[in-house]
Amino acid sequence: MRWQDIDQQPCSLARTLAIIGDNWTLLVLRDCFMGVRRFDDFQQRLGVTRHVLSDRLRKLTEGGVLDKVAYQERPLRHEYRLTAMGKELYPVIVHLAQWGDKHLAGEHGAPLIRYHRQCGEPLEAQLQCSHCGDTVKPTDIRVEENPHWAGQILVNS
Amino acid sequence: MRWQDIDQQPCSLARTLAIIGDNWTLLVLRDCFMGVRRFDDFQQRLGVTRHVLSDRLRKLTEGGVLDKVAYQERPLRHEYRLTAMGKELYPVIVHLAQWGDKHLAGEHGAPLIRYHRQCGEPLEAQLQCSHCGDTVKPTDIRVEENPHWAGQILVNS
DNA sequence: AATAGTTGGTTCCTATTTGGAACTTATAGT
DNA sequence: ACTATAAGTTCCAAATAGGAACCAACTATT
Repeated sequence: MRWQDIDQQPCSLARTLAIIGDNWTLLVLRDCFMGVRRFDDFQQRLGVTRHVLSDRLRKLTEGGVLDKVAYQERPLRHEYRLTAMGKELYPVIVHLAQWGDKHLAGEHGAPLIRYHRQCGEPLEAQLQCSHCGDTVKPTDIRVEENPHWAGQILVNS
Repeated sequence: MRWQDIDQQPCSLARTLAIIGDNWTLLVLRDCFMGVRRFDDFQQRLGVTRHVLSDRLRKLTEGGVLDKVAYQERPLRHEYRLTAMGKELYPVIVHLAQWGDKHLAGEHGAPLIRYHRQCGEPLEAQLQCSHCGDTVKPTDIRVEENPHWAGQILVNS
């Protein structure tokens, strides 16, 4: 199977990764969340080649994560902004960065520190169930298959 | 800059993605969290070619996310298990899948439904600050630069 | 008026990686 | 002796990435 066909799978994770799972794409999103909007700014900050960046921005735009909007006419210039849907990916970025802070930081510590404004402390994010408000551990989650794909997804062990 | 050099950047997200940001790797982890442990099982479920899978499993093992342990001698056979460090990536998987459930599900709905055992409801995960216990929205987070890399990371806008 | 700079790409070529299939190694079962 | 199993490795072509130059449509400077 080719990577570009993974969005055909009955798996929400696979479909999500078809949009944002390419190399460089999550780093593009990191910069989006830091306020970067222009092609050349992405290119210089990331060091990615221009045609790869062009391709990733196009995929993100087609996927509804970014919006390409003109910020001037004559000459026509566009910039890329996170859509509401794109902003919902923030928890993914936070958890990925937090994992890196914890396990991969060098001698100088984490390059960026995120603080929770309300309590002022460095943010340690964890999962919370929005229904009951409790903290959720991996073992607190029970996975059930949608009957429509019965037997195709879960491992029977 | 080549993709394989991104772990040199002073960015926890970039360093994390150097281990798990490759195409296919997050899908390998998805299967790990579903209990898959053996080479051929990963290969058949993912449809990835064998040498790419071999490479990704090696990177994950070298990165400390998976542990390669012998489950039999004669012939020697290994399986791949999540380490404690690897299990901490679960929130990333949950948020990615939840985003796909919400925005990319087809007519039959989400393929897998995750329930919160404690309250019995379908899990809607959100960020929680482990210090104060409050729910965290993106705008509740203030980012500060580690003085060691002053001016190199944040956008001044 | 001519030249240089800015922005957001595209084009070209080479080098690396991927997809697909076959092959290997070590052993167990029939 | 033959077949199957498990976990890879090897081979080749096809696709993708890295690097650099180029382009279009302006604006600013000399």
